[in-house]
Amino acid sequence: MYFELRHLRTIKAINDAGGLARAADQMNITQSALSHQVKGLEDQAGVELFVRRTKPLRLSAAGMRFLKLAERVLPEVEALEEDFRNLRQGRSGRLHIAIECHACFEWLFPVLEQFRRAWPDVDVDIRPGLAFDALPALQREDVDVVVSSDPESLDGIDFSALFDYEPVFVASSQHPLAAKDFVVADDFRDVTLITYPVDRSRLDVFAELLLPAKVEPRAIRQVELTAVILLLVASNRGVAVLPDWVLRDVKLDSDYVTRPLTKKGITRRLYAATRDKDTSQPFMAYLLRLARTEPLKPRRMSA
Amino acid sequence: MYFELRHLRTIKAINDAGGLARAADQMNITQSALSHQVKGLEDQAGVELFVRRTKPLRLSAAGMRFLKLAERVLPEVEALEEDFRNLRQGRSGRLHIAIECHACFEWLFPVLEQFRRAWPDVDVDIRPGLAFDALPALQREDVDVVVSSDPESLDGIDFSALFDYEPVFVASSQHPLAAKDFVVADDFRDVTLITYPVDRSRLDVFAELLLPAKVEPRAIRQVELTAVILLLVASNRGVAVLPDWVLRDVKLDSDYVTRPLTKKGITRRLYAATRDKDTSQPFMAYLLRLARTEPLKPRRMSA
DNA sequence: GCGTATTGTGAGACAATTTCATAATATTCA
DNA sequence: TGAATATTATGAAATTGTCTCACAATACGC
Repeated sequence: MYFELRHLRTIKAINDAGGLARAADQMNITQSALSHQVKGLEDQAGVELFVRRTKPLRLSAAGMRFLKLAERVLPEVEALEEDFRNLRQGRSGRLHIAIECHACFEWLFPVLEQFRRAWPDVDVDIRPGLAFDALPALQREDVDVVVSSDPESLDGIDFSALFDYEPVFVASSQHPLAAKDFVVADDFRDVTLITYPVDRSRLDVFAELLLPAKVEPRAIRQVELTAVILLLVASNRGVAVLPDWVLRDVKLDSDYVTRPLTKKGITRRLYAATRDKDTSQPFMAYLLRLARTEPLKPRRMSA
Repeated sequence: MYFELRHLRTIKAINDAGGLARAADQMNITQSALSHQVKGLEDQAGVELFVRRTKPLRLSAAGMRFLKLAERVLPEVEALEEDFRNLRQGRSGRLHIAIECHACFEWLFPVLEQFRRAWPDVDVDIRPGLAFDALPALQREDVDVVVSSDPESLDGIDFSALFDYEPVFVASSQHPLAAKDFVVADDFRDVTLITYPVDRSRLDVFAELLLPAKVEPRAIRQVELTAVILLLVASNRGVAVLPDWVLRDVKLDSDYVTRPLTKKGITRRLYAATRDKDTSQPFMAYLLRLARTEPLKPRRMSA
């Protein structure tokens, strides 16, 4: 006993058309072929699917059960076919994003919200927890975009520049270092540094400033949420280094100051890594364009 | 684009086995065959279902959607296959019953209750509303059993005798006719007759007594429920003619009497009509045996 | 890198499905 | 009822699709 969708389609067609001959017409197939097929199916099932005392033939009780299955299953199959059609035309797809830079949530959410409106059929998601092996995951097709500030030359992977940003020092206006025009590595020896709970190598302060200068802060406190970091900084419980874009929209109404790192300031560039075969996909191109421009626009103040 | 269950089975097998070669083994098929099939499927879908940068190959995002469909659909298909297996072995089936005799609900319900316990996989139902064309419906396989007291010689239809019963006259003990030892047609001229709301030809009183004698009762009142008929009779609002089995278990504690129709009484025989190909099916035979014996057993008094 | 495991490909064998022609059977209408 | 019509069934041949075999190509592990 070995059914195929063909059989479900046949049963449904015969029922809908009200007869084998008419169904054959609708399916662009010979009446003979359908007759053979039905016979084969009934042999397989070992059950009479049709009442043949009558013409045109009608479904038997067992045939009705078959029909029920067909009516449940076929629409689902057609939905997938539609899905694939959309996929081929670039209207639908998967956009699972891994972000290596922890603060990126801040600008990514609004971007994705806008993206969703333009591409409702694309399956958008942010995959947490693989900040580490994000690029291998991209190659394995576990994710589709990786946001990172460390481009590598990898086979089949494109890195598209998104925008530049400046990691800036943030402290309470009461903090001693607030008096300086800029801060340098040595300034961190006596501070409590608040960071995201990720490896040092992936924090701009360490990668760009403290590790090269071999400076260790007095204390480090790890905090998950950007808003909480800012709260702690404002109440002078420590200092932080955050991308400038994080601070743009809350700067005015809070009691902290920002200062460049080193006299000239440090500039970093953010990239989106994608598989090269996906890079030019319409919705992917749309996302990259959005991510290049949207985070730089002035945002409405948060309440 | 034209999927088959074969494709769903393949995708699932490859995913489960974790590779094309292992999947081929499990499916008792060559690895080559599977490779060809997957290629064909991907051509059809126009979408890459697998990531081929890696070995063994793994499902792509699109392939995952395919897998999801497979995991929803395949169990349903297997359930139907199981269903058909049971059907072939006579363990499951459909038992939709049409009853021409309205009062038969009374003994049929307990019978079906007992039947269900013995054949839990059989789809039991009573189909109301086709009391008229019950036998054609039986031939059309719209129903599977017809309970009737009028056997006809029909091609492909068996009539199995169930049991004999006696339509008896029922009246309040206060009713004038309660004084007689038996009632005859003429006695009905001055009574209010309570009947089920069906055509006269299908009521025993009329078919067997009043129509032949061309007697018309003074009034007729149609009531659906047997219990209500008995209530009305007991309160002397009319008289009725009901099968004797209806009265067996309530006779003692109610204020009405039963009398034979004519001096000798009238005897009728109840039949179950089935399609001959079904008659010897195990569960059908069981039902017929039950229906022959069960209604005649003394019943526990209803509260 | 080299051996091993895994997947891909082409040609031919094999199996299944379809068609064609026609028979069988039910239904309709005179 | 019987002829005309509509519908389904059947067998053989043609067609199409699937599988196997043998071997090439490619990724993985040590």
